[in-house]
Amino acid sequence: MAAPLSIGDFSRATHMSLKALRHYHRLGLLVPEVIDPGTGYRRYGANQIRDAQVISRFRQLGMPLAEIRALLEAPTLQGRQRLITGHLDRLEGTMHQTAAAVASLRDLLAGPPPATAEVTHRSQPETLAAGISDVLDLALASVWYQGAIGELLATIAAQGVAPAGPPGGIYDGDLFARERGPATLFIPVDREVIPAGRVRTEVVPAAELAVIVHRGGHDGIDRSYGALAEHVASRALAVEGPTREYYLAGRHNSADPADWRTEIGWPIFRTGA
Amino acid sequence: MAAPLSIGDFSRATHMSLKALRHYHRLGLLVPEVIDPGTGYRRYGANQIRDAQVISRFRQLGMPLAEIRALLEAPTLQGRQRLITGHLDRLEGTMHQTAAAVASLRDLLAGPPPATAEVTHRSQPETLAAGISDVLDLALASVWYQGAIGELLATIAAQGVAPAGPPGGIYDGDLFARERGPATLFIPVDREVIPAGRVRTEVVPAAELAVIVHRGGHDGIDRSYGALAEHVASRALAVEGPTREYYLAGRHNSADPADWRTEIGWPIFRTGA
DNA sequence: TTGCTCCTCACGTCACGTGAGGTGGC
DNA sequence: TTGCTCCTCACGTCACGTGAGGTGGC
Repeated sequence: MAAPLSIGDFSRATHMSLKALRHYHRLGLLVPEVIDPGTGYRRYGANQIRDAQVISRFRQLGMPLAEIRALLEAPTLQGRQRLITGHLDRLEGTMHQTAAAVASLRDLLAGPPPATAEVTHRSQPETLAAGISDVLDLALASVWYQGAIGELLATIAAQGVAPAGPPGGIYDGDLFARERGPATLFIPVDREVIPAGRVRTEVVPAAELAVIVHRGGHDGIDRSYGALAEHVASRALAVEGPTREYYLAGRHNSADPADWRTEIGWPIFRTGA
Repeated sequence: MAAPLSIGDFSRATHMSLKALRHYHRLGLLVPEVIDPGTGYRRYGANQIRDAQVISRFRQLGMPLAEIRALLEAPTLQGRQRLITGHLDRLEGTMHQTAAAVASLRDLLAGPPPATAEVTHRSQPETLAAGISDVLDLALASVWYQGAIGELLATIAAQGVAPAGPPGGIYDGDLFARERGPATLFIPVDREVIPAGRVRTEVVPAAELAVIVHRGGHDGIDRSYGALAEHVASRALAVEGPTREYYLAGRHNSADPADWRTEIGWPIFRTGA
């Protein structure tokens, strides 16, 4: 049985555009069964309709073509299942993110900004801590945080070391400016920890900070960053240095983001007073 | 009060990347309060943080920059509200679409394809009908269908004309090949209708059709198209002509897509038998 | 023979990211 | 003075869409 479908017929059969079909051919993703050597006319086999449908579905779900190719070429059912569930998980993530952005948008449009009055200044002394340091992508910061806080808590508990204060994070400017940069998550401790896994003893340097308390989940945290930056900028207090966060209450205390409280610290120049 | 924030500080305050900030400046979407004429250094005002946050939020929600600009420039609260709710509605649409694609994907991966045995051949006689014809974008087909079927039913009812059969649609190949093309939705009637709104009397031409019945909503209808095309192609029956659909049961009968039944007709060459 | 289908470039779109190469500011 | 910040091109990315200009097939 010859390959009987012209590109037009194949388009009607699969509801894919001609441009898309030629594009997939160029990429080698969906190669026509026969290509007329004289005219270049494409002929698709009826059995290629299934592949086309798989491609359509995953494109509708935003899967990149490179990944779809890997999916079609995966030799085992397990491999395919892994790629698919991986993508569906990420999809779930973006849907959560969208829902969070909608909620956060509602806040931004409805409510007044966090009052500048809430900003305080304080001298943060040098602190001994158990910490994990990494260079990470901003988009993965939340995932990284969850893994790191878990490892930190488990590691110091295993060494019989009690936390001497709430956990904190140190975030380099590059993390925001270039969406990738150094970050440290730490838990203050009374004595040095034995290096284990990613955990090391760190000395968190002293700092003069302008501090605001952010209440709720971290989806809207940039509003508090904005309010804090506005406070610092309008008083011309800014100095160089990474921003900090102290997790007074977080996922490790409560499952409900409404209960969370995060201190954000912005490095400032402090006059004697 | 001068504009005190360097682009780096503004990035830290808003969690936007330098590249994005420069891009928004180039587009005139977020113009720094002061630009040093000598060095080109950008200086942002603390009061620009709010605008930046609005831009962030809507970008997270996939709103195009052109629309965000319109939003920021909209003079009235009403105008802004309209743009926002418009976008949120579209967002809801894409989330439904994603959910549908996930469900449809599950079907495609789990179940066998619609049995080819279900395909029948029939001669469709010429039919008098009330119809609406348009050139439309494939992406808007579902919306167009709902509006057109409503107008058709209301118009013939107003003229005291009863439907003489289930509604149908005629879909040009361009609608799939180029994602835009002519389409006609019609309801068979016993006598001519008086032109009103978009409704005209149409004569639906006779056709020889290969027919498959698609059960369920229209998100997975391309699978039935594929099965039908495969049947036709493997028997070398195809002839030119638009495809058709007959809505034996649809949204006008039941709110539950599981109840819907759609006949898909593919034009074929029919031997005497 | 006449449309119609199909072909291949080449370029555009969208929202930035990625360097290269250079300069101002503390 | 030395990094660091910031600057401007120019080009890349992703998944196609948009013509232009031309040719094969019924």
